[in-house]
Amino acid sequence: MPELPEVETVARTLRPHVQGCVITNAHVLRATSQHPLSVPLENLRGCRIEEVGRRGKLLLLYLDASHAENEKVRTCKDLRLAVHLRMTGRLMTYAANTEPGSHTRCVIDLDAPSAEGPKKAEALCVGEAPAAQAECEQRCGEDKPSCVHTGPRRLFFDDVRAFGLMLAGTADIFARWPFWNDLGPEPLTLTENSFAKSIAGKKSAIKAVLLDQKVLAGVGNIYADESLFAAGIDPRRKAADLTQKQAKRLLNCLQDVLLLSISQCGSSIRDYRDADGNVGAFQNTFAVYGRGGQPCKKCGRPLEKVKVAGRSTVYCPHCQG
DNA sequence: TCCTCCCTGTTC
DNA sequence: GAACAGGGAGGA
Repeated sequence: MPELPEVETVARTLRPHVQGCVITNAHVLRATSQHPLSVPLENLRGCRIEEVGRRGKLLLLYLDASHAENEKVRTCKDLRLAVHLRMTGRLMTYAANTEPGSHTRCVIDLDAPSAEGPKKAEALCVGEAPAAQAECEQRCGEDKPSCVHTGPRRLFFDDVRAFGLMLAGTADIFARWPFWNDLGPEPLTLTENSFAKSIAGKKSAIKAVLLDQKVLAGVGNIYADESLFAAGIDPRRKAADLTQKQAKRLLNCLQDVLLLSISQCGSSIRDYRDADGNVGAFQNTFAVYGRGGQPCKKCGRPLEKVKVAGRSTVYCPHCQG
């Protein structure tokens, strides 16, 4: 369940594989995985991936459209492709001859960047020659791109539960996307005062407010539970009832938890992998998430599992008073 | 503001 | 074979 730290990790690990690459082909294998507002991904042929970024839980590929094959697309400024991984989405590059899997929702074929490529030996993995591929596979493990490859590659958007979404468009198109338009501030750069202001007067449970992407962009179930535990706040408590001091502590705890998770490449519960196919390590640090019934790491009493805002929520009734 | 639905693999 | 996981849309 990729949240801010996981998407940040995917962006960081995907960047060396796709930055500077030209999209030679794109096809959507499941129509509902492409947002209705999107420029058809097929029309991105010829676009160059300039940069990989993130906004909230959205992964962003910034595109240079000046050499796009499609005439309309060629005139686009600020063209970008947003990917929401939702529950089970994954973005990884593979050798150019790799066939899509049963859960592949979109395939984007990439040509190598024209500038000086990565190390020569690693280029073998692209593998026209089986012997050369075997040699590289031995070095890299299996043909997961644990090294950076030259030559053509395929970027797969795999998504088992098919909740994920891709949207390509200009700034104008993004402005018509309510989810994008209403995205709240990034929690890592938000100030204590702005946070306190944005939750003041909210009648819902503080956990529901943390999950609201209009309030904070990028927080999901894991980091809401973990930050509330770290701050010693009951997740069911009305947001408006938090004191100024508690609101500040909560934001500080949230920022600490997010930064710590990013430093450990995020959390892997089931499906999440970064763009190199690696799992994160932060799940080993969870204080409460997924630990209902187990002893609290602070006081030793059993953690309770309840539903808040329709989401399973674990907290310590003793430490989160 | 709250509830239901979407979707599919895993667990009970 | 039902329950569960959960982000966000849409309706009550």
